Order: sequence, then structure tokens, then C-alpha cells
Amino acid sequence: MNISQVARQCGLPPKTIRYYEEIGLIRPSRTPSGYRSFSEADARRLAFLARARRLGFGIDECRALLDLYEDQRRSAAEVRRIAAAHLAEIDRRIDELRQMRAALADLVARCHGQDRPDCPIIDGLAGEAERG
Amino acid sequence: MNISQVARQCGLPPKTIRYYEEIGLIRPSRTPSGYRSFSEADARRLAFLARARRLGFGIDECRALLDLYEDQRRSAAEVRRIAAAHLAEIDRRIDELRQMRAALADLVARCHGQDRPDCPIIDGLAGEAERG
DNA sequence: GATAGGCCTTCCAGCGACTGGAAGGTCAAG
DNA sequence: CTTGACCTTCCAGTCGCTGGAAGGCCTATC
Repeated sequence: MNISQVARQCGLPPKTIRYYEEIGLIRPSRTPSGYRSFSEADARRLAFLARARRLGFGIDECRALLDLYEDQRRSAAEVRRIAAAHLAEIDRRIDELRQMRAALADLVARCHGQDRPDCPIIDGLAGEAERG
Repeated sequence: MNISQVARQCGLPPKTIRYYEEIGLIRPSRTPSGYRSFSEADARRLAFLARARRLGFGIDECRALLDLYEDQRRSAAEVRRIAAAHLAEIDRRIDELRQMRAALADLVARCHGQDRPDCPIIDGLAGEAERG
């Protein structure tokens, strides 16, 4: 299987797959002319990676998960620990965005949005709120 | 006012302030020996930038907002447009994270987390869910 | 056998928004 | 006059790709 075929199968762009090889996440073999040749096992690894990335795991977490994926003696506790840590990180990010959202939505709601210079959004960013 | 003083005032690290000068967001004057010298107006711009960045606006959006901040003939409609677009972007990001969260939380909840190899999280990443 | 065009390869550069660190100049205090 | 805290510039690295250039390979058609 060449790179564009496996790319179609796992939903990752060829460029990304080359990059994953560069950082050691996969090791496809090569044809005599130098083309990458992907086995079914390579395709499975890539599909696994694509799913893990879609869930927001970082590359290093993916590397650890991939090791566990192929470790027959793995401990589910270790997998769970990584996943739970990532879940906590997602929650942290959601909270951060929610706080941004609340502050920004408040400013937007107070702005009349007309063709005049007086603007509560600008005033808020300028720090006017702190004085009134 | 030198860089560390203004940094303390606006809550941005000196490195970031230098970077903001490099990309043209501020133009502090210089002392004869080459030190940056920040006016009150510079400090206000930096405080404005710090608040806009905390609300998640990108550098280019900050640039546009800063122009509007100092434009006495600005239109609140234009400010509102930028802010509303950013609000929509934040909502999009929150949705994305929520979807990740839901999928990941489901996997974590199904994992017993014991010292055994059978693990619904790994199975889910491997695509087992699709077959059952 | 020539040619076209669609694949493949490598390498280099750039994104956003900083951040770290090295090498060296300046300034105030003692 | 030295110390140490500040300041300067410049270069490299972060993360996870992504774009593009230059060139090789493979298949089909004429």
C-alpha cells in the first residue's frame, strides 16, 4: 500500500504521515525505488493515531498510548491514567474558554453596534470597567 | 518607564513586550543608551493588548482593535463585528472540546482501570467500537 | 520508444505567539 | 572599581503540521 492509499484509509494527509515517520511514530518499509510501503499493521497504527489525535491527545501521549496498544502485557490502569489526565486537561481548556466567552459575551451584549464611536467593548478592553 | 516597570503594570512579560514591538504593535522611544522608554500612552496600549489577548483575540484582531481604540471616528459596529466573530470562534472551539470530552469520558467511564490488559480505551482508539 | 501526467521522494521554510538562552552593554549602589 | 540587576540583540526551539520547490518513478497512450 502506498502513502496516498493509506492516507485515504486512515483519514490523515500524506504530509502528516511522512511527519509521523520522521518523529518515529511509524516505520513503513520501502520499495526498491524508495517509495514507502505500508503494511496492514502500519495502517492500523495510523488509524489508531488518527483517532487519538482527534480526541486531542498530544503526540507524546499518542506515542505512549501506541506503546500500550501493542503491549500485550499492558495495564489498563496506565491507559486510564493517561486518558484521565487528558480529560482533566480538556476540562481545564473548556473552563478557560468559558470564562473568555462570558466576559466577551457581556461586552458584546452591552454594545449597541451602531455607526458611532462610543463602544462598551473598546471601553472594556481599555479598562474603563475597572473605574465604573 | 523601562520595560520591566511597564511589564509589571500591564502583566505581560518583557519578552512579550519586545515581541510586540518587533511585530509593530507598539513603538516605544529609546534612551540615548538604547533602552526602551515607555510613555503612559504605550502603557495604555499594552494594557489594552493584554486584556484583548486574555479574551483570546489573535494578534491580527488585536491590531485591528487597537486601531479602532485610537480612532476617534471609529464605528462601534466594526468593533462589534470583530468581537462577535471572535465569540463565534470561541463557541466553535468549546463545541469541539465538548465533543472530544464526551467521547473520551465515555471511554474512561467504561475502563475498569485495573492491572489487566483488557481496556475499552485502547479498544476504542483501535476502532473496535465500530465493529460492536 | 517518447511523452504526459500523476504519483512519489527529499529538503527547506513558515505558521502563531511566544519563550529560553547566550553574549554583551548599562546603570546605581557601596 | 566592582558587583549585580537590569537592559540590549540575535538565534533557536516550542507544537503539529503544511506549503512549495526540485526532481525521480510509474503507468498509459500514441
